[in-house]
Amino acid sequence: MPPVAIAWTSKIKSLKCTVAGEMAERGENGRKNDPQQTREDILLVATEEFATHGLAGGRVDAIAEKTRTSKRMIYYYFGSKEGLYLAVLEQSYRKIRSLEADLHLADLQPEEALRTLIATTFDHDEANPDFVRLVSIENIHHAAHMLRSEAIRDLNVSVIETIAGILERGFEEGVFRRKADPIDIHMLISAFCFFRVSNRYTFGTIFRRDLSDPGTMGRHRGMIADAVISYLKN
Amino acid sequence: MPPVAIAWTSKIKSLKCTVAGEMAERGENGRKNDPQQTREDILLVATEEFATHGLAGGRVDAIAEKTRTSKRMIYYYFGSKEGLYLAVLEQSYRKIRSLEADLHLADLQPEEALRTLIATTFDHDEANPDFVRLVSIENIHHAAHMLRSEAIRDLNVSVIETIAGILERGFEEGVFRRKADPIDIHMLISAFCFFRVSNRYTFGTIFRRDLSDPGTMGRHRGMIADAVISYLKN
DNA sequence: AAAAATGTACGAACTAGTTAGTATGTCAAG
DNA sequence: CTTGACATACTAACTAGTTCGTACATTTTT
Repeated sequence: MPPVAIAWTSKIKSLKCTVAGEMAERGENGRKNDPQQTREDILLVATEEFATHGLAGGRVDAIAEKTRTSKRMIYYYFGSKEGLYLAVLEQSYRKIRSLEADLHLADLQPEEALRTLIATTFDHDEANPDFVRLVSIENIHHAAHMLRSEAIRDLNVSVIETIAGILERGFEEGVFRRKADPIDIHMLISAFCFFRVSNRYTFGTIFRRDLSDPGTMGRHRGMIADAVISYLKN
Repeated sequence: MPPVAIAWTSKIKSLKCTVAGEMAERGENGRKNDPQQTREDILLVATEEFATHGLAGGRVDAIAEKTRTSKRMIYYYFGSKEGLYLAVLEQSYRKIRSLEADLHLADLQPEEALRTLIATTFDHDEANPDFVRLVSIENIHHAAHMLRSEAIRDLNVSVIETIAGILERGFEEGVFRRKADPIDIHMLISAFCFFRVSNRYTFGTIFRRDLSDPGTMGRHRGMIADAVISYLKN
């Protein structure tokens, strides 16, 4: 979708120009240096390419073409194909983290807090298939790139703390009868939400079912919440 | 695991020779026609290559080298790289189907039947990481190859029928209070079992947890069963 | 002028697929 | 029970095209 990218690019650019108080649009063949924009542009295109074709299947030339800049810039900023892939991966995880933090679940009753968290996870995976695919791809590579990135490794601890808090409160208040491990609970939730997106195609093909159908989605959203809650209550 | 493959190869070969009543082992550089064995040999090697590196990442030359035959034979038997990949996929699914059938769950009480089915699914995914990886890879490709294979499409219906039967009996007997959709239940089970294997690396890295640890495995095996059962009972 | 950013063109290595020819088994005819 | 024709199984070397990465030139910014 080059038109969208171009539109977005222009928007940012004119915004910047306004702030700078100077006209500096791209003329006929005149060049305008905009390093940060170039980086972001490359990352955006690369995310789609790698999410669609995988690391080995993704083509550097294809990314370069869809970018408003050249292949040279990919190597200038990211060093190598793997470097670019890692940057894509890191950026995707960073986005997630920022979204996940502010839910204020401590204010809610344990059961309601957990239901909210589950719904959020569900919606997140549903809304970010690219992220889900990148994680799948990374698993095929035995998480080799993730291991090399400190940024990604120190992640998601907050979710576990949140769940741990909810479980403790719930147990003390007698709402939950089971003392469960927060990481296990996180996995139970994640597995279902993730699988729905990651395995959409094979599952859909075998069982002739469209998992993105709103009705199915709603039912599943309720189901995983009920399953987790009833597990903890029994 | 080349040693295993070699051992198996020899076993089959000598068996065949005994039946034929003729010695025909490979001499210095003499050739021995053995089409079926050649096919199987290629498939075995290709399964590992594709499961490890993906479709785009898997190298035909690498497969050819690890095979006791040549690259030309891959094209002779499978036509193309994609043809080989499809054959690998089909074979993997075929194996699964044969294993899944004979459990005789109709003889058991609904709850016990479901627990047995869940344990079987869990153990299966745990024991077949290659299969799990191939399915992940196929999903990255939007199940494009699967769609072209009739063999794979007409699959897994038996599991759904089995679950449907268990759910019905359970509901009639009053063990299960909830009327659930069998495909949804299958997904709830599959998602957890599959995710544990497919996302082993990223999950393990982020939460510093070894999912193949026997203790963790046992706990998870019980957890998914408890979660499904308590979901149905409430 | 120095430094940072960018574009063009190209090359070295790799890779899927092919060509051209050889070995082996089989089966009917002598 | 040979012989020879024919189909199947197989090998080695090669090719056409792709793909990552880079050298060099140029422009913009400070």
